[in-house]
Amino acid sequence: MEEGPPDPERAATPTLTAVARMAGVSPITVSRVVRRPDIVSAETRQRVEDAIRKLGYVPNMVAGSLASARTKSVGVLVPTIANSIFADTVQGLSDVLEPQGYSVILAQSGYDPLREDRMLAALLSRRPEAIIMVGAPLTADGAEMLRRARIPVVETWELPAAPIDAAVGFDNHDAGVVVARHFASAGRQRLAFVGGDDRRATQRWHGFVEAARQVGLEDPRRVVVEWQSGAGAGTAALAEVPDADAVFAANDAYAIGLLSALRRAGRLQAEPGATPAIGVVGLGDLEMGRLFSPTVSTIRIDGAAIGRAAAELALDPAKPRRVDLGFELIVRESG
Amino acid sequence: MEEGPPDPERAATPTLTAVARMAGVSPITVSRVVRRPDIVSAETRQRVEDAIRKLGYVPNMVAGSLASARTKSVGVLVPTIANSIFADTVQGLSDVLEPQGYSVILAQSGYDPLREDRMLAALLSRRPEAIIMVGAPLTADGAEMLRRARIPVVETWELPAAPIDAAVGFDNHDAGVVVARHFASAGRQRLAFVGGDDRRATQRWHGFVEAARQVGLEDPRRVVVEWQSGAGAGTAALAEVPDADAVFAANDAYAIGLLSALRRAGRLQAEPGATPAIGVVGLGDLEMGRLFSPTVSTIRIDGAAIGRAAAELALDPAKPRRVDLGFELIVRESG
DNA sequence: TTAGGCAATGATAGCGCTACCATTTTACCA
DNA sequence: TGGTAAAATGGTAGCGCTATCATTGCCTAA
Repeated sequence: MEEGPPDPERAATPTLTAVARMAGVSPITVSRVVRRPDIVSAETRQRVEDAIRKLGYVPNMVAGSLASARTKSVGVLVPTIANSIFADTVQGLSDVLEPQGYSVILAQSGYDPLREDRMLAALLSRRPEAIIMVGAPLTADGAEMLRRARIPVVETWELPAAPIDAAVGFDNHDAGVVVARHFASAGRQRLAFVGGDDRRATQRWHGFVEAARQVGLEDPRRVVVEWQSGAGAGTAALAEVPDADAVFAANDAYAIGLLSALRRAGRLQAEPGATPAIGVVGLGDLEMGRLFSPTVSTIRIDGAAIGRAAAELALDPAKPRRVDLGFELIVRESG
Repeated sequence: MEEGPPDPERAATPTLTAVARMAGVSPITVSRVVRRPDIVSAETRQRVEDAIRKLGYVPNMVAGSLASARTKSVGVLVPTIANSIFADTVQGLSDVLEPQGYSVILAQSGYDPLREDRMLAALLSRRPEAIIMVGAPLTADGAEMLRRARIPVVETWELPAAPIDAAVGFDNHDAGVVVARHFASAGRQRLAFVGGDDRRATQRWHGFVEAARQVGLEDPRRVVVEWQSGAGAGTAALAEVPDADAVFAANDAYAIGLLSALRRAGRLQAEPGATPAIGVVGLGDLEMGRLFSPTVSTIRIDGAAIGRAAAELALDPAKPRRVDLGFELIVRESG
């Protein structure tokens, strides 16, 4: 038995025109059934919907976007999504965007300025209706690309003095100040800072140093760790600050790694409730931090709320362009 | 002084044609400079690149995709990205896709079949060149949509008997078997299982029960927890299995939550090295698990490797369609 | 009756690019 | 020197949709 030629109506991905033909209406009517069903008569709508189902028609949004100049997509750029607090932010913004029919185009920069620019260009070439990114662009070129795109741009996790368009976050410098003062008021003498060397970590570091000086403490020591390293970096950092009595870790993973190393080295008090020999404060308020022993003191940041707020600013240019979501020092057992 | 009309060449987003005009070449030549610079003479290329830079031209990939029927994008569907092992998988696949010029369109299903179908339809309407998802589709409709799309589809984190196209993962049933046998060989008597009720968790549960029966143990108890709940669920689960002497937690976060609750309840041995009163094994091998005290025994899964392999199968239909990346039982202090 | 209004549908003309085939120019060799 | 191939460039058509402006019929009001 010979195979007949494949029925083109079934083999190829069906188009809106194919649906129109089958339903006996014009293409534009099919388009209306998909996008504005309320303006089509019930009878026609039914016929079209049957045809759509029979053909398994899936609208081609690429064509639709070109014709309407609306892509219903938002570009999202984060340094990294794995093992990170930024995952919460992506979750939060997705939760706002998806119900409104927007898709998220995700890109990662790995804290690399060149890669960031490449990713920004790649995102913009897809004509998203807005860009949400962690931090401000790392290069002037990147900033210029964003300005030229003439779409809402939301920078998050920091509050630049002159954002391209909008910003949602908190004052990283202040976070450093608050932790240093906390350590000082607890009578700590020799402070240290463990974190990456990206801009946000550096802002925290500056606040930390300045506040330490202001209260008359000697300058803290700074340990720079690779962003790819997780909690292990906290562990390794211990060797670099042998005589510190208080450490601000730029995220909770580092804090936990550090505390774990301290425990193994026998440098944590055994009795709960006692002041630990070395105070450690993290940032991010990971759930793990509450379960760890000692429970981890931290600067609490609501990453999901940052994401949700960013999505709202991205979709509505009338919203305030600068939202400070703040942070909170949560003192637990670790100091 | 009167404002002149805005120069249209500068105000609107420049098109390829505008670049061509400025460089004195045909539009197609500009297109070549962008996509295949090697086939354009050095001189012409220079002129065109200058024009591109001067105008700040960013190619419109929406139009390009429509014309070429290639979107250079991949749809990625995960249950959730926050606080989860799937973030590693997304990272892994991005690491393979981005250098090849592919964008990731990310969607989350929240383990909800209807939402999954909606997200699948939304993804497919953007005509991605492949779909990578965690697990097999939850509904027959979803599976049918994917089949009709005639693009590579990679299911991950499980190995369905009949994948739509390809699958990368491990045998979840087997993982349950291995943990149950491990508990049995350690002399445990009353087993329990803590996890979600999604398909992968249920497969682990089935393997766990079957292996327990096979070695003559009484049927394990199953505690179902909400997927949104993090480690806290592990803590809460303790109350539900008061008499168990071994617990398989479907992920490391639950395991850590459980261990934390056990410690607070004073039900963990004080002396390190001793066999704990209750054995706990997690899944995922979170870095935290190695830092926790006791260190957490776990079924080690390489989420990033799953992502990388999935991306490779998605881009190359010639690659084997079924990749078992396996898992490894790592026995640490927790049992 | 007749104008006016609205609901429902359609025809036409692109959106900004690339596939596909010319066409022109240059290079090279017998 | 002509002939052929390869390199460089261009013209035309169309991807699958939607914006915009008709057009058609029918209902209502004075």
